[in-house]
Amino acid sequence: MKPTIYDVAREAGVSIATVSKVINNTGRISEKTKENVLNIMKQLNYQPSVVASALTGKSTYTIGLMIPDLANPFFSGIARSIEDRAHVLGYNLVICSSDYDSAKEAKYISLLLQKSVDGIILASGFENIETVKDLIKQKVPTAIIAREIPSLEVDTVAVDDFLGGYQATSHLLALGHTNIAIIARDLWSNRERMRGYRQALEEAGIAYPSEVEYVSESDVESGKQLAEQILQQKNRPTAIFACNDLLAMGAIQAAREQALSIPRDLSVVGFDNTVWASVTDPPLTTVAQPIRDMGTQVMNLLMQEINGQKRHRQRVVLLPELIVRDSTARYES
Amino acid sequence: MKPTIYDVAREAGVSIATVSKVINNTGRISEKTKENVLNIMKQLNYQPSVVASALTGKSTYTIGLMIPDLANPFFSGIARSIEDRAHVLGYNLVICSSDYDSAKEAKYISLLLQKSVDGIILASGFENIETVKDLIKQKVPTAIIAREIPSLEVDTVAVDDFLGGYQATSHLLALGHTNIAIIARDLWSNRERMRGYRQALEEAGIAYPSEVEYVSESDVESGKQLAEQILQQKNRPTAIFACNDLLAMGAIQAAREQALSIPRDLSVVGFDNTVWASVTDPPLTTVAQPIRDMGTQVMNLLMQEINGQKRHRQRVVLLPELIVRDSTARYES
DNA sequence: ATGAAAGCGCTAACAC
DNA sequence: GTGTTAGCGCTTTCAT
Repeated sequence: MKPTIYDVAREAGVSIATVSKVINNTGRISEKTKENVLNIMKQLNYQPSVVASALTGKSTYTIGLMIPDLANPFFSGIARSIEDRAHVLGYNLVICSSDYDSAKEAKYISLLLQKSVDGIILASGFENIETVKDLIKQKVPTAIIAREIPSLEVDTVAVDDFLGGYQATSHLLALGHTNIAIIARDLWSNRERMRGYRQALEEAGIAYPSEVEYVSESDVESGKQLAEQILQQKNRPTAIFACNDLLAMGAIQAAREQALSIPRDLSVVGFDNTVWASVTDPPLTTVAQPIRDMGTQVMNLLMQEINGQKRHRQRVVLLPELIVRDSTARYES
Repeated sequence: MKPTIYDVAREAGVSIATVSKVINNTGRISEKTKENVLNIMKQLNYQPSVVASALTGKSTYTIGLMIPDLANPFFSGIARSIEDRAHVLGYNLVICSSDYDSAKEAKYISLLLQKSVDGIILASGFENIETVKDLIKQKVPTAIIAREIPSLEVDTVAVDDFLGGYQATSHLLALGHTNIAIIARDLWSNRERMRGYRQALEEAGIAYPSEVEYVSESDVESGKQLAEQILQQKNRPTAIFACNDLLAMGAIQAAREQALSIPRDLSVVGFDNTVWASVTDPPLTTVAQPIRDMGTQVMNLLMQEINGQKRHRQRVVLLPELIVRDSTARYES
């Protein structure tokens, strides 16, 4: 059996209260007994039970992270950066992949709550806001990353998606493209990116379709399929703005299969700047999100929330940056 | 305050024992009271505390997963597949990235233990076996994935790395290559892959270097650097076997920068068959690991371990499969 | 400086 | 069928 606080108390010839005090470095104990207890603890290889201590009202030192899909490189990057920051603060992460499924989101949240996590970071889509509202109302320390929820009073770290969409489109426009398609999944952040896209087109005096076809998954395959379709239209676009790098890669694949050369026949810009953007051929022009910075900042905000610091909540909006690589080029008519 | 079992007992006009029984569906309670209690629970939005229940000897329903790096697509794939299986079994995952650092490995294990996880899955390098030995000795339910530890009696799911290395090299050999370099980080699994590589070369009667230079990180950049070096040797190899897809991509980048065409001037084969292998240009010939299957199987093994089923432990060895794409071609002298 | 004891929310005998 | 009660391992007053 694992040793308990009683075991070390007995061995050390003191009370459990004393042991508890040396564990937590609270109260006043003589150097002598302290040292003695410490020794016994080592000797017994004693590890205090977080479960028991949590029951007495202390923290569990674990925080829940809800993301759409751990296997998506953007989100695994986010998860990793949060994990790192959490680790230095003494916290562990329990990770839940929601697949943008509201039912899963709700179920996972409920599980996390039963486990008394100290806080929750939301990076999932949450088309259904109710679950989030509930969290806030229950005063569960919560922070949101990579998504803004304008109507909610909650700490948020996100990139300016509107600006990102605007940057990507402006870049294409500046290269002389006028027929620019967009590929996106119907998500909040993408709707923002699309607003930026439209804004840029409008400023350039270019008409844009009032309705666009969305993709049903944010992966390479879906991007490829939609791109295939788009590239077969009579009035084939000369550039595609894909709302994430995966979709962009799908577009590149589709182009390649139709023997279109990138960027000569088709320019493609992505979003996220995952590690992979630099590794495709051609290297992908994309809008960078400062992933590490975002992770660190949400975790910091969540900490303040957990520590119950009296303060105003905030929305941190980081600015995206267009990274120009070789998948975009001047349009030669 | 969150409602406790006492609150629902009071509201329902029964004892906490009764409530506990309906929660766990144990003992005998009349349909009537059961229904009543259930109603009250719903009404109060009561969620039993896993922490408290864990303290009384039950499970925490969380399992620890230690991997080298969540941001590495192979491992995030592994993590996702384990998460999925865990979820259907009612478990959550707390994920720890070790960066192949023994100190971190030990520290994380200790943390997980303090949190009373029900079991631990190890996917980390663990060059230092002691930590793992300790786990086994302490009878912590443990399972290992993507790595074999021949000397330990522990459930394991892994791919036959030796065979994988052999397959990759044989493929190159069959294409007429005789000067084949290898790029790897010095890890157990890679040493196996290298054994396969050497075996294949030996069978073909080709001398191989007794010492190879290892790479210090398993990422694109490191692969690129080593490849640059290799490609500048007087006796430049015509093929490179990289021990994972990231390194392979680095090699491709290095070749590209030296204006070598792939596969015309240089053949490259990777390992893992991460999603990205199909997306590079040219698409990467690589050795596939059945990621989803591996995840499901470790989780199943761990479950048996957790349930204390009396049985023999096992080592599941899955066979890798060479996926031929366009990064390899016949050597034209 | 140290210890006794109450209590955290729940489970599991054991009574009734 | 339902309730009483003794823990689970720890923290925290409050005495001493």
